[in-house]
Amino acid sequence: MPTLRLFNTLGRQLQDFVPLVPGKVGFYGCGPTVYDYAHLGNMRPYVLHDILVRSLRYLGYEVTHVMNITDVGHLSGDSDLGEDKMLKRAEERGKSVYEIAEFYTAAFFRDTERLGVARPSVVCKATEHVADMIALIKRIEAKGYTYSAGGNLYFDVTKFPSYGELALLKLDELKAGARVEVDPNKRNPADFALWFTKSKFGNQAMVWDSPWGRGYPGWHIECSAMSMRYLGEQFDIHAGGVDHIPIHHTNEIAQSEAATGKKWVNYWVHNEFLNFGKLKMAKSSGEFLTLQSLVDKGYDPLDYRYFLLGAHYRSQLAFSWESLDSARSARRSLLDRVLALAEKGHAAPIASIGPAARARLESFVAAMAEDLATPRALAELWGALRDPELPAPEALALALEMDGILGLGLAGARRAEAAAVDPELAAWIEGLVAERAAAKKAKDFARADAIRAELAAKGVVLADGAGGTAWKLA
RNA sequence: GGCGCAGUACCCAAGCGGGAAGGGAGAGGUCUGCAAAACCUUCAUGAGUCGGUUCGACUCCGACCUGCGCCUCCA
Repeated sequence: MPTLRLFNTLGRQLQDFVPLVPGKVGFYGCGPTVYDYAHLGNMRPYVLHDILVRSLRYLGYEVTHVMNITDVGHLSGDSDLGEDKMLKRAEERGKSVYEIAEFYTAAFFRDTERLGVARPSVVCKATEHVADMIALIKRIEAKGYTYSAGGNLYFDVTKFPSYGELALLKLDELKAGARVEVDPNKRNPADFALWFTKSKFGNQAMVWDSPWGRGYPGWHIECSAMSMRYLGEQFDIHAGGVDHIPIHHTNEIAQSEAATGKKWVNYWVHNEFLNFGKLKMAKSSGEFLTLQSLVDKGYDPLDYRYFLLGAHYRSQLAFSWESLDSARSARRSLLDRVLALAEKGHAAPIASIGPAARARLESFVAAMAEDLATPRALAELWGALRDPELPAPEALALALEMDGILGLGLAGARRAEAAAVDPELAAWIEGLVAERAAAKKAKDFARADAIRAELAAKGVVLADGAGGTAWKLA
C-alpha cells in the first residue's frame, strides 16, 4: 500500500502521513451548527471527511472519527456583542433550543446518509460536554493565558507566541474592526472569549454554573474539549472548511496548546468552498440550496457526490445546474456500465485479478493516496470500465473495489424495473410493451412507434435488446 | 490597508520542466425496422497578458490584468 500524502495547512505543504500510533488514526472533523438546514456548500466537507476516512481504512488504518454537533455558544459575532445562533433561532420559532437542535441534527444526518457519508465513530454535542469545557478553561486559566473583562473570560493571544501560525497571520497586521465593531472588553482585537457571563440571553435555559459565573461557553472551546475527550490531548488529523483557518482553528490551537503545553494536532486538512456563480453559497448571502431541493428536482443525492468528487477538495468549485446535469449523466453511465458487467457474471475475487487490472487498481489507490485526488481516481474508474482488454469479471471487481472508497452507489445499481414502481403503473406499461412486441412481430411498425411515443409521453423509455424489451422511468 | 488562492477546450475539471487526464455537451460512423445503449472516430499546435530563467515552460520567477476568499459570522 502506498503512503498517504496530505496537504497540511500547517506548513502549507504535502506531507507523508505518519500517525502518532502506528496503524491508528485519530480524526476530528468539524461538524454542523444545528440552527438551520445544511446547504449544498455545507455538505462538501462531510463528503471529504468520508472520503478521507474511507481512504485511511482502505490503507489499513483503524480510524476513530469524531464529529461535534454545535448546539450552544456559536455567536453571530465573536464578541459579547454577538448573539447565540441557537438562542436566536429558538426565539424566532418559539421553540426550545433543544427542540431546534434535535430537528436540524436529524435533518443533517438524513442528508449525509443520502450522500453516502458514513456515520462518524463518535458524534458529540456541545451541550453535553460543558463540564469538559469548564475543566479545560480552568487549565488554561491556571497557566495564565486568560483575563476577565466585562464579566467575560478572555484568552490573551499575546501570551501565545505562535498565535496565527496556521493561518500565516501576524498580529500586528490584522486590521482591527475592519468589518465589525470591536468588543471593548478585549485587550487585543484577536483575543477571544472562553466563557461569557454577560449575556443578553441570561434568562434562557442554556446557561451553566462555572467558576467565572453563570453563563455559557465561547464557541471555540467545544472543539478543543471534545476532541481531547475522545481522541486524547494529541491526535492526528483535524479537518474543516478553509473559512475556519484564521479564527476558529487558530483559536482552537492556541487554547489547546496553552492548556497542555503540547503539540495538539499534526495534520490540518481544509476544504475549499463551493461557490454559486461568483459568490460562495452562504446562509447570509447568495444562494441557499439544500440537498432536498436537488432531490425535489429529480436528482439522486449521489449525483451531487459525483459532482463534488469531480473537483479536488482544495479547489474552489462552482456549482451550476449544468455541472450537476453533467455529473448525473456521468454517474448514470457509470451505473449502466456496471449493470451491463454484472449481467455478464459475478465479479472476480479482487485477489485474483490479472496484471492489467492490478495496475489500474494501483493507479487508483495512488491517486487517492496523493492528497485524495478524486478527479484522477474517477479517471481510473472510467479507464477500468472502458478498457476493452479487461475481462468483464475483473472490470466489475475493479469498479466495486474503487467504489468502496468513492461511495457512488455502484454496488447497489439496479435496473429500473427492479426499483419500486407502482404496481398498477408497471402493469399498464407491461401491457403496452407486450402489445408493441406483438405489433413488431406483425411488422406493424407504425403501431409500435405509436406505443413508444405514448410511453415516452409518460416518461417511460424503452430499450429493445436481445432478450426482449426493457423499460425504465426517465 | 494586510494576507491567501486561482485563471487550462462549448461547460465542469486534472496532471506535468520535455507526449495537454477524465467527464458532460457537440459532430461523423457502426449497429438497430425505428430508437436507446454500446462501440469507433472527432473535438485546446495551445493553456489570462507580457517579460525572464532554461537546450526546452502550461508547469519555475517577476510584473500586469481579471476573479475569488479571509482579516465579523460562515463548510
